[in-house]
Amino acid sequence: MAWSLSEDKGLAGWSLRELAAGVGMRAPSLYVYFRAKDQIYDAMFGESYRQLLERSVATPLPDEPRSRLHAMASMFFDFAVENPARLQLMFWRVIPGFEPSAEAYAPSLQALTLGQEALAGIGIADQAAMDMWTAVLTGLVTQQASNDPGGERWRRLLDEAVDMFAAAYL
Amino acid sequence: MAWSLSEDKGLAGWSLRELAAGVGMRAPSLYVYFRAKDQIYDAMFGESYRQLLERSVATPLPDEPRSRLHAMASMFFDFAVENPARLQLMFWRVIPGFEPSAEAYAPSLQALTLGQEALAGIGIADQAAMDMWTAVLTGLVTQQASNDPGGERWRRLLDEAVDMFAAAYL
DNA sequence: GTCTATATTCTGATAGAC
DNA sequence: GTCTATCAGAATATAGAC
Repeated sequence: MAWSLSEDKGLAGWSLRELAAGVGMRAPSLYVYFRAKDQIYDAMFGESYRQLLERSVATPLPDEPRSRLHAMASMFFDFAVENPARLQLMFWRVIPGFEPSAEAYAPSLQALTLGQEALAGIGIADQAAMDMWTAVLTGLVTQQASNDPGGERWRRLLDEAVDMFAAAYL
Repeated sequence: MAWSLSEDKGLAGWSLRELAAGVGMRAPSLYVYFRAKDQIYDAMFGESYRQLLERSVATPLPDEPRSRLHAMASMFFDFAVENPARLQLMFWRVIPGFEPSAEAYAPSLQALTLGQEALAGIGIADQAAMDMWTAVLTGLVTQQASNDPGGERWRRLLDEAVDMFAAAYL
């Protein structure tokens, strides 16, 4: 429900009253489950990276290097663009003062490690190349979400971007 | 002053009272200059793109294609990363419900056009290539601002990224 | 566990004196 | 143009009945 509100009104655009109403409760009842609003963001943050992790392990990784890059890129792009509020929470720093707890942060490290291993398996192992990879994907995602939300303008460039990266780093 | 508050506390992290205090006033006095808070964001939005425009025209454009790309990339990256709050306002959609007015939007279109002309001058004229260019730059900027604020981790990859792009599109 | 009622504080915005 | 005073409502959060 917090997600559906965030999609409609932005990540910071809803109150505890609205959230409670959405689940058929009143605001004070939420405090049985969360000590404060930040803890709700924290739970959402953790859940987001657990979803990414889940999606990552569910995505078959081809052995052929270029194919693997395409598969990883598609998985990540579609996941990231799927939910703009989640994108803001995961990859931008949008909620003033919110810092994820160590517990919520853990799955994000796992997801990162998993991605790095997948790249290492096709010979992309140095930090710079990996950072370039994340930058290219993040750029396409950011442009898509910011300048053509719901569209395909940058989605269509994904394969081309992967080929460009592959030509330089594979 | 709105800028300095935004840098400290986030774009949405300050109130009219705080802003007024910062300029040695009380909150109601602001309404002489702005009809509402959104109009302050609007002014900031317009100012940001006017700054980018100003920076763009002040940056000499080499004729040699690859050099031109490097010059454009450095200018844009440094400008974008310089002020995280400005980055959020200009390139992400972070303030719930805020839409720039036509007047504030105008300089952003000018800046875009200027960049497109600079690319067209070295033979990069089709939409897809231009979109790829903005995506690559945006990605580096976003990663730098989000994951290594104040650092140089993605700034160091800028030349490499430009070369990668040049190899594919020049 | 959920509620009503409420505390407290903050918000953007307005009225009207000077 | 700037102020004091204030509105109306929002926010998060707590107390305590049931």
